[in-house]
Amino acid sequence: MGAKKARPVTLQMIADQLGLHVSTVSRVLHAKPGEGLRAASSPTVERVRRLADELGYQRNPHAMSLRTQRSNLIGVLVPRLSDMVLATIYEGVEEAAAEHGLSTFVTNTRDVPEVQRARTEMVLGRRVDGLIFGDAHSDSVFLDEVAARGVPFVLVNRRAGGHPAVVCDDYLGGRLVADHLLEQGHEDVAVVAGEPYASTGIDRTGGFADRFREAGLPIPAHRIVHSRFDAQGGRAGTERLLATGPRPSAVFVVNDFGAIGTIGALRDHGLRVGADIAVVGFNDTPLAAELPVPLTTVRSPMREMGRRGLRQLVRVLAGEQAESELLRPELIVRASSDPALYERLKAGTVG
Amino acid sequence: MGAKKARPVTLQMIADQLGLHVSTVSRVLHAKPGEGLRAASSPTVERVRRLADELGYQRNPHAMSLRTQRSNLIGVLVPRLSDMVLATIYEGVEEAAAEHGLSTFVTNTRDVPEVQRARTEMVLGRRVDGLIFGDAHSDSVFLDEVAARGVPFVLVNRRAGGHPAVVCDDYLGGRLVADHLLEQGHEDVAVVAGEPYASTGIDRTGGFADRFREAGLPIPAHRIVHSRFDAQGGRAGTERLLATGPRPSAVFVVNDFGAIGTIGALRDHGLRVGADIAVVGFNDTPLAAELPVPLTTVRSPMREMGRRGLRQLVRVLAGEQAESELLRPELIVRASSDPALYERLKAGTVG
DNA sequence: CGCGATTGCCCAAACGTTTGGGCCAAACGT
DNA sequence: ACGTTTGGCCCAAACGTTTGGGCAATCGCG
Repeated sequence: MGAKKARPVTLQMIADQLGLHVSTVSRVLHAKPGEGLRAASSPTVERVRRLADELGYQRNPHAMSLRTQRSNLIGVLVPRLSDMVLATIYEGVEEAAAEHGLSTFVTNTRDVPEVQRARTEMVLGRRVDGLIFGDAHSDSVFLDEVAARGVPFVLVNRRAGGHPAVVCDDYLGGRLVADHLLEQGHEDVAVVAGEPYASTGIDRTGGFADRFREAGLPIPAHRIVHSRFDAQGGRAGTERLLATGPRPSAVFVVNDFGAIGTIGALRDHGLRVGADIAVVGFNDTPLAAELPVPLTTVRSPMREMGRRGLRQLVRVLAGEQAESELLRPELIVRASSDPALYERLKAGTVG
Repeated sequence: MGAKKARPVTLQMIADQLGLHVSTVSRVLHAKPGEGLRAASSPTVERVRRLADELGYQRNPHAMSLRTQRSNLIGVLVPRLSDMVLATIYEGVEEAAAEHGLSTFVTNTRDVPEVQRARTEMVLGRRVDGLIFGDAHSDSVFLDEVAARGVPFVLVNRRAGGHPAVVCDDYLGGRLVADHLLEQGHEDVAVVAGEPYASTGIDRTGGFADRFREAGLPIPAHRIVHSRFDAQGGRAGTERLLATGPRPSAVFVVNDFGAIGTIGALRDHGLRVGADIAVVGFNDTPLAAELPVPLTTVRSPMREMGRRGLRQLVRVLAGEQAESELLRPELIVRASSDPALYERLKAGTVG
């Protein structure tokens, strides 16, 4: 037992068994519709095809890549896959890649510039055909370098330095949140703005702040704090917010996981989310709706972002121009920022 | 501007420039310590090294894999990376892989058998050296087949059919939860047990149920429901639980994300977690501590599981025997199941 | 000084594909 | 009957490495 690893079947084996030349077999099996017409007679084609899948032939990707200088591999860099947002985006990328016959190579950079560089080199070393960055920093020097080297890539999730990017319209998302809070009569609000180098946080905060300014309620600088994009970050940011003077009546946390940290911090301060203070998140991760006090948030098309990012990369690889895309966000109002919903929630069942 | 993609530098180029033979250059750059001693004189070695990194030489992995029949690639299959648990495990795998000079190739199978098969084939088609399955089903027919083909692999997260696996001691984890709830005086408990084919859910539930049985309080079948491992699944399972007769005094949800869904469902039924009903999760994801009512859960060493899984695979690839490992879980008691903590929480700050 | 060992390097084949070109026979046109 | 096309296939070179072997010069040693 324990079948010893049989050597995989090659074109050569098929050719030998059929008394054909390897090149003929190659053309029969892999030539694109238009060009392989005169490769072989149709009975031959049939014989080759039959034997190939009888033997379970699988093209050797290394030989092929070596010969064609194309790997059909694309590299994906993300801050961390344990961030559900990026993981979901990646799922979209992978899905679309599979549809295009491409494989993906994903790696975590932890948003650390040296790691980004190192992982990029390693992925390039693997001879990927192109890259998708989900971890762009708004200071785009690194990306500029990569672009200068002629490496094809597109950005998803975050934009930077005018490079082709598929992102959510974060600025609009921020405005939507502001619209909503203004409607609810909030005048003293705060923002947990995420990492200062991420366009997501920057744009969401920007849209939000602009809208409040337009309403004659500019947000003072100390009401905006930066933080990591996870629960711990949200907690830390919120603690800093609460440490400075009177507490705001609402806080906009630029992503859902951060918002959960915020909720934890507020709880520790004896504040009831939805009653004493409003909280709004971003992304509408599956958790948002399930929290004890459901979280108002902005739905962003994460998986779709990944899909479209890949599609743009495919265009670039085909020599076309990539186009940046701005995907529509949607505000989802829940009890964490809506007194009426909150009352209904507390009254008993909601539905 | 727009540097045209310069052809990557090859051994040949280096050799030519130095008037050496390509094989000499190869040995100088890549021979392992012991064997390359007589490859070249030390001045030559120096010249080669210098020129190589001056030119930024990078070994072409396709040529190398083609020649050596080894790709230094390993395939990782997970149900879904948007499940933070698997994503974290994968981070461990990737980390350890990098330390071993390996690259990883991860793909989502959504726990669908046909997809598992298809993705496995595709990954094998990419000529990976070995596999890590994070999505094993306890009916292990597929894995048996893979093993019979002589493909090296190890399991992480879930075990199945005696194949080498690195998992958390889920059975013990379940017992720990039971210990705790028994201590709190709970006599009528329920379990949201996850997918019926996952050893994680099965073992956690098994340990839990065994302990209650030993305490003379066997858990009736209708108190155990299966569900998906995410928030929606937890919610759905809990709804089914609440639909049948009197409600339990505590519910053990075999993973944290499920527990969040449970919390949502309980909320909709007007039940206060920690006061009206106890809830316990599993995994201690970073969210657990931040919930409005912090969640009691079992900490499992996810990242470490990934690291060790990879290490075992490396052993297998080196021709050694892999050993299954059982990692220690740790119960983390929080307010969701501890009245004393709950009171302190409600009283104000907790620290 | 002669002989075996060592040093420093080169040679060539192989890994499995792809692809431009060529060759022969049959079919076709006039 | 004789050139021309076309169908069906083969040839061979390349892609960039790795690796077992070989060969000449130098060295150590008695």
